[in-house]
Amino acid sequence: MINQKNIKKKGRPKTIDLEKIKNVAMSTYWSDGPTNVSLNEICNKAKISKPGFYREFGGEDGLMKSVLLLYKNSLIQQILNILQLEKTFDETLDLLISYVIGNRDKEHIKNGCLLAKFRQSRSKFGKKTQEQIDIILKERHLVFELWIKKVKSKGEFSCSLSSKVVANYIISQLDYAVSGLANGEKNSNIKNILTLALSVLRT
Amino acid sequence: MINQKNIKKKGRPKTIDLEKIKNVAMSTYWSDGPTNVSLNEICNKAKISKPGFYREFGGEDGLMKSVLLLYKNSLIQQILNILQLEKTFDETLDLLISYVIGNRDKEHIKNGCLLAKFRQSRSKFGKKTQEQIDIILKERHLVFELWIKKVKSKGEFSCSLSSKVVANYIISQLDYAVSGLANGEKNSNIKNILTLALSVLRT
DNA sequence: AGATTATAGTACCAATCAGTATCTTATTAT
DNA sequence: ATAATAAGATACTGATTGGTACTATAATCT
Repeated sequence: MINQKNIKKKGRPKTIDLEKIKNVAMSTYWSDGPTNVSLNEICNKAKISKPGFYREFGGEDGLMKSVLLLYKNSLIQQILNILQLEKTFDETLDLLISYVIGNRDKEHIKNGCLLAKFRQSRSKFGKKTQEQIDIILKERHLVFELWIKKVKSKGEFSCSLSSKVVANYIISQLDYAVSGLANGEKNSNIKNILTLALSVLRT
Repeated sequence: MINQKNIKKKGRPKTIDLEKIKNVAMSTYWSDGPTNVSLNEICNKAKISKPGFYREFGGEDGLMKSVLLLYKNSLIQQILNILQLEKTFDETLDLLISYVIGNRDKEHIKNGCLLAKFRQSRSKFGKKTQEQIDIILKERHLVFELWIKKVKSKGEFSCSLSSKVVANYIISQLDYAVSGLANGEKNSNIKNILTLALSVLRT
């Protein structure tokens, strides 16, 4: 049962470009907000027919779940990768700050975090979308928590607070910095706030 | 030219209840998000006709500006009043924390800050609404900044950072706490984060 | 009483929405 | 060749949107 793509299947061959649809949907949800985008708009932009869309995704819920997975694998993973570089605790904090403040393209900066936008309107979405939001949030928290535990065991960081709380604190501050930039706050202001907030964790 | 209400005016007397419309609009924008509410919905809930609404408010832009003013006078003012109590710096921080974490009714907690919601979608609104968002943000910042300057001059707080930056920091942390609660984060988590973040300012 | 004025509200408009019935087209199976 | 299968795409449905023409109503003014 090898999942071969050239296997001969009955019926008219598929020409629909799923990746294109997901990319169009992601960028539109990102710039306009997930609650402010219609399926008609996405279908028009992606140049597909609505019945085709419904065949592939079932509806908005399926599309949003797919978009969240795409966002996690392409964007959120970049933050998580910083934690795997085996730098010291303080160096890692610096890397996180500079990634959030300046290392992303302007479009991303002014759009903020797509996951945060989904989270803010969580109750408005379908079941699969809500579940996917929760899964990604949990995953992100877990990776941060494991990283904190590791730097604690290495002796690079000691704190009376639990790793859970510290992970939550760092994620919150990074999230806030991203949304502050998206709200038009000056780069330097956000950098000051983020640096000050994370300074309580440094030795 | 006394602004007498019983002055006899020509034409059919007004029966429309402007306060009711503003209150209906505010609570609906608050719970559903300002970009997810239609004028039809507001008119139906407030039991007024659409032509009547357009006569009074001109359109969505005018209504939103009125709602923002109402929100500022009824809710944002409560936070600002805490700064006028002439308590010490540390006591005032404690009061701010407990106001945000626990002293508001459950509906408000789960809805977050209406001003923050407007701010997040600022570019989607009309000119008057955008201007009003900016005015309220500026006012809020100014009140915090003046308070910081006062406690600095009293010698209750000293810090190498400018009053502007400190004011911005405190507002940001309070904003984040409110939105964290609205996102369903546990009360105790948010209290930990906020307390930790503000601890850098304490002596 | 009749003219004037201003508000209330019905009922409409074109545009857009989510979702689908239906028909066409392109391929494989027999 | 013909049947079976599956995808593409037009074109529709009923509901809702922002916005308004128009009419009915209730008051004052002359």
